[in-house]
Amino acid sequence: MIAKYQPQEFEGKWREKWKEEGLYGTPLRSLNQRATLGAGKKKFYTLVELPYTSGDLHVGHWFSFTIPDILSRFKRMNGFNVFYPIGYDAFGLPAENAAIKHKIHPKDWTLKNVENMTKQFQTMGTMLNNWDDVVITCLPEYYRWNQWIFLKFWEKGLAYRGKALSNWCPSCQTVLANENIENGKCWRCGNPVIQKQVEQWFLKITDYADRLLWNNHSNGVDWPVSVRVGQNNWIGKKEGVLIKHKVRDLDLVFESFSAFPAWLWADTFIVIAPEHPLVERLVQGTKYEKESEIFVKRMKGKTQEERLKEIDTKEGVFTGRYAKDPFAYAQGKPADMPIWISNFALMDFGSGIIRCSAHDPRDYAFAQKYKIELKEVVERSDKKTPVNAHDNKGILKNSGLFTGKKIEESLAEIVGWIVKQKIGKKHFNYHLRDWSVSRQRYWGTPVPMINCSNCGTVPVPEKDLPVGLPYEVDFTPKGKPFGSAQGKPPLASNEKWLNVKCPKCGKNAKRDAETLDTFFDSAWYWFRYVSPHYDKAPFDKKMVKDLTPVDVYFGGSEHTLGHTMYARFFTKFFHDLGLVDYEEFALKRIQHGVVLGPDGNRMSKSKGNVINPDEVVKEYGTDTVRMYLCFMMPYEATGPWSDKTIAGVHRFLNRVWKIYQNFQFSILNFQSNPNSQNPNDKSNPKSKIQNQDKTLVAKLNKTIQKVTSDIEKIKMNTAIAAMMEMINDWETVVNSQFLISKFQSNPKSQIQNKKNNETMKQLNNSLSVENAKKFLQILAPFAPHMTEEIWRNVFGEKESIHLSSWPKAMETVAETITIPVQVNGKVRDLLIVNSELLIDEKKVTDLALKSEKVKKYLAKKKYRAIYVQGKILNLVVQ
RNA sequence: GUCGGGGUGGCGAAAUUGGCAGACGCGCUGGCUUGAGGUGCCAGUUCCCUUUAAAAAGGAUUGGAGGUUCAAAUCCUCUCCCCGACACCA
Repeated sequence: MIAKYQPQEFEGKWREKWKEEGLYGTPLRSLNQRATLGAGKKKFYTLVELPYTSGDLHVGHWFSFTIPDILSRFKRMNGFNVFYPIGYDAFGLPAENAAIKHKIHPKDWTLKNVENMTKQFQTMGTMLNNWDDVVITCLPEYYRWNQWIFLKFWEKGLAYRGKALSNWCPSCQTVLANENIENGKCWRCGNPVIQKQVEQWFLKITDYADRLLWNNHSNGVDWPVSVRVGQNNWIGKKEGVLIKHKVRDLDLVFESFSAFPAWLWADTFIVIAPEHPLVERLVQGTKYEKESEIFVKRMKGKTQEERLKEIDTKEGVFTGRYAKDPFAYAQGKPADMPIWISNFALMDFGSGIIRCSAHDPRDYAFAQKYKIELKEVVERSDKKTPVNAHDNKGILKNSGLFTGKKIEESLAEIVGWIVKQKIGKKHFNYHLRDWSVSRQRYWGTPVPMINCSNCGTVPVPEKDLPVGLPYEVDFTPKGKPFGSAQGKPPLASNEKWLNVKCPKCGKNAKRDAETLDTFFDSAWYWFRYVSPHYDKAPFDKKMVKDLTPVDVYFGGSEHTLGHTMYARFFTKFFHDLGLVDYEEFALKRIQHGVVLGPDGNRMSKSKGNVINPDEVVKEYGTDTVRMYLCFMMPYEATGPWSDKTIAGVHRFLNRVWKIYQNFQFSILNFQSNPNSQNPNDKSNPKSKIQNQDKTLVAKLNKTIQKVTSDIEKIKMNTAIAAMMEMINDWETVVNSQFLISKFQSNPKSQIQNKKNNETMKQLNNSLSVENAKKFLQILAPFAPHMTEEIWRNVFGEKESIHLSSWPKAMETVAETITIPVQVNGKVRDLLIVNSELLIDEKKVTDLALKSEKVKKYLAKKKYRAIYVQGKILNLVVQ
């Protein structure tokens, strides 16, 4: 009789139908024709981090795209012109690995994956709406603009070629990205990685450091604390002073940074990093030269793994040189500080040279080990040792003019004095380094530069873009792999591509054979999304003005320090180029957690705990999987997949299905009986309301309200819980009547017969058709297929439920309200109060006093009443 | 070590201008349905103790200890533990 809930039978059908009806066609084309936006609709841009073309869709993709999809559908039903696009991050090393492994070209591998993933994406039932205009970063129409942007950076002096310490595998003779190092070892050959100076391209992100910092107002946008704090720490802006030192007996000056100016009188020695370029000059000609050279060589040869292990071992050698201590000289008591080389001075922090004192635990340990003289300048009343005086508290001694003063009160004065004495200057030190953007690999955007022996580095003229990535390239690692002095980057293996005429002088020149980091590709893709084929600029400015900034940007927390910061950097750069008029590209950022395997571990093929979405969809249907991913945990949380819980969600959809199938029969029943009050008959609106269960109607409206605000807050789990409550209540209303009839009825066979008739009758006493539709509508973003099936088949609607308007919660005033009554803070009774009495404290209290339970605890003692209107009544007995 | 986020039943979790702790789901227990298994349906389910034949009533409870308040998961102080990021940061 009642059709079973078999989603597999209709989900595919609806997806076809939606495609046919153009339900999720890209708004871009209509926007171009000024059709949609012209209608005065507000836009809503939902963005999810673009997926990498790994080959197969996993549960993680479902998780990260489903929740934004629900928000997008919700916004659309609320009258927004929603742009919810997708693209593919298609360049990168995994393609090269797979290519080598499977003996297939990276391009072919990638494009095959795009095709496969697109098919899989479409089974998710999302409203992703740019399938005809998908951005794929490895296509020339995209990377052409990477090159254009690179040239702009070059033009503005923000791109430069330089040397930097990088991860280097001595065996493969190549630079490695951080993600290609496993426990300090090379991913390809398993040998330990060392740090090495390698020449490469950089972007001066440090010029934007201050603007990338998050202020107290979160830069006017809504981003998570974890991102804001994480990025600020990474930028690591620290205020301090830069002290100038002269080296005795040498014409040499260096500076050293200090964030604790109050200790500067305590410093007795200097430590320089082994990699520091000045080391060679310092030791030259001293009797410690040989020893130093051996030490430096040993330190430089350390692998990253070893360095991490030896973090507590401070070792060093004396250079034989002394620096003049400007503080001592200023006091008229000249003193010099020995200069040591040590592994605890870091080349990439400050100037790589430190003034050291007794007040820093590392300095202290080092001085003890090598018997270097120390001096203290901080006196403390507490028992903390001066070694741990990092909190800038205490009274100064041995500090010239400042002796006897409290540190926290004299810091500004001290800095002023240092500047005035020309000992040093105020300085902000940053942790952030310039961004290394070039890679000695094949599968990426070619750097649009030409090296001419005549003119030096020459940019490729804009009109010659794109510099195509040649297909015929030897990208397999051979005897002389990438990036080495002898070996060459793979692009250099294609001589025909490599050799060009210099655009400046016309003589023979060579192309830059490096490619751009894939993070470059993803630093601006959402701009390209709005005009994917635009060929006059990276994007159509008008379209960007109409559709951006992004309203919500969904993604993973692993991109806190990399991608999202680069993306903000590019936005600011675009702002400076006059391409956009804001500096933050996303108004809100939401970071999702991770769906773990059923065993609580990260899903991985080797662990055999991978959930294949295709299989789960086969068993339960798309709607169930979507609902489950929402319901299993909050979006930000990380937790295991549960086969049991998904069955529970499926049960819920099944119950919804049954209720509406019963509805179908009751509608049919009324239609065949014109004398009955047909709830579907719009000419008789009264009948609808009369027959409804008032409590259920109130519940429905509460549910609408709750679901509306929960979706807005991306709390899909509680939105679903609210809908489950609604269905529980609805079923109870239906079943209670049915149970009565069951009691009255006689034999078994008759119950079976009566069941549907009685249920039908009761359904018409529960909710009107109009209200039943409202519930279906709020469920629609979550379970788009099932709701559409019911919408069109049970209610006979012609147009998709997804084009209908989000229902408004009606204000329903409950007749009675339950007020808990406390005696001395403990709930003793619940009062059912007429809602019009609620404002009257005396009447409520009088009512409470009638309760036997309350009387028992009051025990005729004096009491004081505290009444919070409509919420609670507390009677306090002394 | 520094910074950030947390700690609530057997489990995933709800609840924040301070106002009935544990919504919703899983699991479990009992029952109905079924030849059996599953599905489905109905009832119960924070814990412990006390009184009771039972129904029920009382007590405790949001990592721990204090505090503010008529009232605290929520605010304050101290403390323990877990997770994440960065990490020899001068």
